[in-house]
This record gives sequence, C-alpha cells and structure tokens, in this order.
Amino acid sequence: MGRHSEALRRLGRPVTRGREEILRILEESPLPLSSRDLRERFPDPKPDAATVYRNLALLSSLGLVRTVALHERSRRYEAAEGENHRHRVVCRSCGRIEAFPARKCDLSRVEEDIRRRFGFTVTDHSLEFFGDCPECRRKGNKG
Amino acid sequence: MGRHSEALRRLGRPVTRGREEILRILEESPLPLSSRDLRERFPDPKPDAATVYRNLALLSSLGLVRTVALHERSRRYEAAEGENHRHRVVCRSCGRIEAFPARKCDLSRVEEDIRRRFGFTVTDHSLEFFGDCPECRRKGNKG
DNA sequence: ACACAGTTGCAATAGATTTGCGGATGCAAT
DNA sequence: ATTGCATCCGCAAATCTATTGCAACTGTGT
Repeated sequence: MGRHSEALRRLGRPVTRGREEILRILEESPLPLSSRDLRERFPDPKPDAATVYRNLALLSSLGLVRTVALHERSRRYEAAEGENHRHRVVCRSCGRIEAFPARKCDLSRVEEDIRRRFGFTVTDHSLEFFGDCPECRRKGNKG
Repeated sequence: MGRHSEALRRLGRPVTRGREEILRILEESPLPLSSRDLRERFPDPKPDAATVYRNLALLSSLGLVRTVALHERSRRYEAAEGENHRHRVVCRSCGRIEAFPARKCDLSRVEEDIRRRFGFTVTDHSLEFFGDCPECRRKGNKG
C-alpha cells in the first residue's frame, strides 16, 4: 500500500487496481503519457480504455494527475507532484519530448498582472518550448 | 488583395478564397479559434470542414498560422504575427479565454539552458495560465 | 458475511481530423 | 482571353480520441 493508496483513501475514493497502476506508471515515467501509452504499460489484464479515461478524469479532478497539452491529437497526463511542476521541449519534426523540472519558475509577476487586468485567479500554468532536436537538425528534417 | 494574398503568393501557393478568409478571420479574432469556430465565421457559402483543416495545415506549415494547445478536445489556431506572440489565461470552470500580448517575454535564459542540456534549438514556446475567472469565482463553481 | 456506493468491461456514440477521388479553380505561359 | 497543369475543393467514408449507458462486480464500513 504505497502513498498512492493513501492519497486516494484520504480523499474518500475506493482504491482500485486501475488507479494504483495509473499513479505508479505516471510516476515512473519521465514523460507525460497519453491514455493509450498508459494502457499499454498496464500489466495484463489490461483495463478497458473507458476505465482509463474515467480514472484519469477522477485523478485529475482530485489533483493527483495533471493533463498536459502539447500540440498533438491526444492529451497527455503526468503525475502531479505537489507544487513542483515541469516544463517541456518538443521537437517539431520527430515529436521527441524532453521534460525538466521548473526550478525557480517565477511567473508571479505575470500572474499578478493577470489578476489586475482580467480578475482571473491563476492557479496553474503550463509552459512548453518547441524547436528541433539535435538528430533532426543533423538530418535536415524540415518538419 | 491584402497582405494575406501577398504572403501566400510569395510562398508560391495559389491564393484561394478559403485561405484569404482564414487569415482574415484569424487576424480579426482576439482569441484563438477552433476549426469549427472558423468555419462558422465564414461568409456563405461555407467551405467544407476538410478544406478548412487542409488549409489550416498548409498555412501552419508556412508559418502564417500557429496552433494553440489549450486543454480542450479540439485544437485552436491563431494568426502568427511575426515575432510577436501571445499568452493566455483560461478559466478552469467555464473555459473563458483571455489572451494578451507577451510583452518583454524573456525566456531566453531558459532557452539557452535547453540548448545546453538537450541540444534542442528552440524556435517557439507557448505559455498558458489556468485559473478561475471572476464570474465563476463569485458563483463558487468548483470545476 | 452484508449492504451500498462507487467501479469496471463492453458496446454504442459523439466529435475532431484525415484521406481518397473526381470535378473545379488559380496561375503562368501563350 | 485561352490553354495546360498543378493544386484545390466538396463529398463521403474512414480514423481516432474520448464519452456515456447499463448491468455485473468490487471496495469499504458495519
């Protein structure tokens, strides 16, 4: 019973295999995963896709999982690690993704501006960089 | 014959109604639009959805249009205005979006770090803020 | 072990993109 | 203005991702 179960129980939600596995898999992955990626990494028997989506929605609403929007067709998910978050670099031509912890990410001034100008209370942000990875640059891929 | 036609012609692509309209509509919109939004704003006769997608893909590969990835089911698009770009705030509960020009957006240090650590040449980035808009906060919506 | 609320698999849907194809259109050279 | 060719466009069908209804099943507290 890892801290995953703890967290779920604390939030008053039944602890099920699907939920524990999702949290474990996401936590072990250095990159955000799509629902499909996630299902593939499940040990057999694999859960139904609908179950994966439902659990991702739940975990996400509980704040245990965070969705990541890259410019892809499907959404990706990553384990939410408290206040810490990550930023990412995506290669425009091969799609390779690198993630790195957002150390000293200080956007508080911008968030303050936002509060003043729009009245929005900012609770989160996502920052992604796009460009070309070394391999693609060498091969001269143009996208 | 606006500068839209110019840009397309310069890039050696036929100037068609669909393309001119897409560029015009996106440029007039303060917010990024989905393919559907775009089609709805077309004066009749409205183009087929497939045409809109194909043109968006083309304009995007030519660098005239930029895709925006919010945490939604569909992608959004905005007019690419040279070096200038925008950041956005999205309300978690009603989806309302506000966009604002990224003045003095200096992420060059981060981009330099990325080049050193991963070898990626960063050409672009996107920064989105998520939170609650004043109305939803007042109504006490929780998501 | 029991009772209930909350889950899960499965099948059916919904919504967003993409693709194949034949007819129409933009554009450069007559 | 006409012609030729490359490139589009609309239409229908196909893909994919994500969501929903339903009946059977599991997690939890008693």
